[in-house]
Amino acid sequence: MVDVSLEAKQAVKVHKALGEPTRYKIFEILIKESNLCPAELENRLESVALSTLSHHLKQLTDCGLLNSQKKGTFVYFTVNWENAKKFVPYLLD
Amino acid sequence: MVDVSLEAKQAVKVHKALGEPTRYKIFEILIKESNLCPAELENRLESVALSTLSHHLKQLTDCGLLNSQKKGTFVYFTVNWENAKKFVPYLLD
DNA sequence: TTTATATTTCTAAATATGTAGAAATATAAA
DNA sequence: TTTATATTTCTACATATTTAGAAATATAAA
Repeated sequence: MVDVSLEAKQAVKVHKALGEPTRYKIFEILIKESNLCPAELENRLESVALSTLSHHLKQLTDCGLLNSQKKGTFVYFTVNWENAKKFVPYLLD
Repeated sequence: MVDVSLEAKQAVKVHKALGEPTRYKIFEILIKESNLCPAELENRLESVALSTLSHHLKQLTDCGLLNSQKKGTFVYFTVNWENAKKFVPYLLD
């Protein structure tokens, strides 16, 4: 395996996260309409189980593209605009 | 599976291509030193078989991040700067 | 034409990933 | 406390991906 710098490691994680159609779609939705919870995202996607959604949201959060905030039993996901600007500026036009 | 626009499809392909450490590294090398052939890239990476390299170069080319040009038995790979600027501007600083 | 070199394609195997149902956890409401 | 709701974690499985050796292809050199 090729060794990579710490910075490159995050970049690879970001690209891996967006290199999957469902996660890419989730991220697109959140760019247009930030601050959604998993159940709301479930409505905006077709046939994706909540457990699957949760798994994808974790990856998008772990790589730094999303932030999450808990309010009661709800968890609201928002775009990390700083990282979005850095890694996917073309999506913000 | 989530349906995506044609434009999004290319973006997903680009991210998938860069979401793998070896391909990311190959692309970084070519940004610094464009116009290399597989054998030269093999020297700059550690322990990657040429068949593997060829496979990765194909993906990077298919998604539009690289161009290739044949000269005799050699194939030279170069960065597609237009797409690089669009998708990974942070790598060009 | 024969030989050498560069690269790609084929093939198989190990590993990683996406997926969803069931169970678990957490908080709020009754 | 019991019940309901939101989300995550666990588990298993099907599919996709990475990998490299062997074979095939393509071009150049002898």
